[in-house]
Amino acid sequence: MSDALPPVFQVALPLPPLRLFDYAPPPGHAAGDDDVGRRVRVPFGPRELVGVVAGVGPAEPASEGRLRPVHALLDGTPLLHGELLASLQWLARYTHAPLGEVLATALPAALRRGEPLPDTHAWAWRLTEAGATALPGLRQGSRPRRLAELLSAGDRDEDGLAAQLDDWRTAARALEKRGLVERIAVPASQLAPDPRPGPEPNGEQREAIEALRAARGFAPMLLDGVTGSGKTEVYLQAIADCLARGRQALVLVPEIGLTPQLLGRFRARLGVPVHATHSGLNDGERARTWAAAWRGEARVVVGTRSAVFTPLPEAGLIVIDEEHDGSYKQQDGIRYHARDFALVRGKALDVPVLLGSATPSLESLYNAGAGRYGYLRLSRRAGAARPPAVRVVDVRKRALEAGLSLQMLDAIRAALDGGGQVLVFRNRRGYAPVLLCHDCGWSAQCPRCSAPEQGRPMTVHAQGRRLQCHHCGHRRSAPPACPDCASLGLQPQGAGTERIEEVLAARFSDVPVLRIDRGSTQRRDALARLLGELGDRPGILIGTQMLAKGHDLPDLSLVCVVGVDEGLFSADFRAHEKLAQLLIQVAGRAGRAHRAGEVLLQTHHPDHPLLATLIDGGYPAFAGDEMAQREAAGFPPYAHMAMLRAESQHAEPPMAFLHAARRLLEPPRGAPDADVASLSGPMPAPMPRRAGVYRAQLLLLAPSRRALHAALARAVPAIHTLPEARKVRWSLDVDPVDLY
DNA sequence: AGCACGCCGACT
DNA sequence: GTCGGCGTGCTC
Repeated sequence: MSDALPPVFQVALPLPPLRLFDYAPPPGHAAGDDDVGRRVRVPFGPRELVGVVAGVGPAEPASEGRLRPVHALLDGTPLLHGELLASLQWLARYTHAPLGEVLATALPAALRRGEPLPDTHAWAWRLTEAGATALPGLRQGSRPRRLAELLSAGDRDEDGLAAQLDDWRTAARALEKRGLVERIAVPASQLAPDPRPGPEPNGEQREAIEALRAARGFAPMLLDGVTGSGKTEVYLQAIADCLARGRQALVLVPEIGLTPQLLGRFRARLGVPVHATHSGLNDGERARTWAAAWRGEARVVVGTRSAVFTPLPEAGLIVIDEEHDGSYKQQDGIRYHARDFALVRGKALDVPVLLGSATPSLESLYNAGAGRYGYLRLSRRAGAARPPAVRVVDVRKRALEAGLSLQMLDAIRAALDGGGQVLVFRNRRGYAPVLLCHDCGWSAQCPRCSAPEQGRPMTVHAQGRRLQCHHCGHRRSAPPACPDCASLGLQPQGAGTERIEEVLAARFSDVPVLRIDRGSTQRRDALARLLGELGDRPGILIGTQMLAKGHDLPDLSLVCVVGVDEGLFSADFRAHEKLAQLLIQVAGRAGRAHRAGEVLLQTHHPDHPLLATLIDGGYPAFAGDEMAQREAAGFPPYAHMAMLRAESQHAEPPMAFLHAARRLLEPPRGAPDADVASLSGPMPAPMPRRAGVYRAQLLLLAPSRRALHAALARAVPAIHTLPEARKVRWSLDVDPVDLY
């Protein structure tokens, strides 16, 4: 190494090639190890990109003579370092994706574009000397007086003020004008925690809290708690303990679970600013939260999937609420699983990871059973709440009105007359799932999507006036007559939430009937507003998945579940798990507070083992059965999967590419059979054409993670360079959740 | 991924 | 005669 050339930057760029690009440091700068993790702006062909220095060392022979200097170093100190950088490098290896793309996925958009790490001080308000003097002169009980009184006890940050005094800002402005208060910038971490005590935990909650308190270092814990058993209380206690030890807490919640209600509860209880990150934030706000966590100022961060990339220099705890939820898996780009990555980070950070759910994933139950996770159970509903009574309604050969049996309609009447609220759950948006010609059998199908046999039916919307494909979004107006036989006998078949709303509104005109789905609640707060208007009066809510969790509905006394039969016979090996979780979650909405709840499950298959097991033994019984079936079939969690997908405007290239990829993935001769990835396919995707694009897939199944990654590590670089790869868009999904 | 370079059809 | 289609190939 004596005649070694000066070291260069090995830069990770957000590009498909699985390698780093060498650059010379800027003039006058000697590359050193402390440059690793700094962002750089680099020339790349005719354009400029932002990358991250992933290493410093000798240039690759391939880059000799092509070395260009970076245009700018963007960070004074490394933006990515320590645990987060190491974990992201692990993620790049695990997903077999380029490090640069992983880093780009992990960074907030503003930082990815090269903008500087934003300032993050919080704003607080202080009573001036003049204010202290003038306080007694302010009118008793007025907002300015109450604000001044709050501030006389000490400076208050704006979050805290918002929690304690409505419309405090108007009062603050008025006092500021008179010089009685002033706005000051303070680092968020200097604001003293001011926690409020919560309700007294019950025995099981106390055990869980104590177990977490006793945990040292990395400790994954599955908190298996039935709906209404008070998991959030355990989270809050664990977070409060973490804050008291001077550490940061990260809380992941499903996309649908991050409600103002939840944040309000966290803020009120923890007494520190709670930073929320979700898709509703703009780039600047996201970058500020990230920066505040990076500086250790943000002590509690609550966020959806991508919050798992939050830097945690003083980490003390990671919580994953509803750990089974599908929204933790990213379905495009870098296909990471936030729950799994949170566990990797928890291990690297050496902190407890609390996984909570009323319906844990089979993966987590398996890990708990194998002793890899601690297991905490909350089996009792908190307070006076009782578990709902579940009844199956056999609708075979029964008359249905918009898909609802008379028995169900009677039960709705009875519940309303008893002063309760009713939730009708139907996992189908729109007016009707099919538009059918009664005379010739023609049905409206999406011209751009297809199923194995034929086209995909288009969903009827707007009382039958519009057609929409729920797979690709294609819309058209409904034809006035059958295009095949010109008959006027076109009939919407079946019922979606729109049609159920129509029928129930006509039948129960004495109470409000609200439809809650993506069509009716475009805005984030629309749901809260609708529920607020309903209050505690009798009424009917009709909804899709959106209603399965989130807002508390204390006056709900009846939950009607309609049309789950599709999920009983799906080809996807996870369909039963998803259906069982959904049913339990929906049923859990009943009887949460004042009222005893009842759940009616309407089906054409009252004897299906899934329903019987679920009703008799609850989710644990279902999970036991399902686990045995997975083991017998050699499916996850007893095996490990990866899915290679390809798509193209033309029919042939995806299959051609996957055949070539299969040859590269096939085990080398002489490999022991027991530890080899087996291949299934290539085959057309379950929906072979979507939005006009042809799709195919190749599944890898291996008995061990090691075998799976050995096959991928060997083949993926070669797959990148296949000539067939240029004719398709392809992606690799390690641990796929959906097999479509 | 972009973006250029490079060879074949319908337009002023 | 040119503008432009997207196949192919490269970027330190």
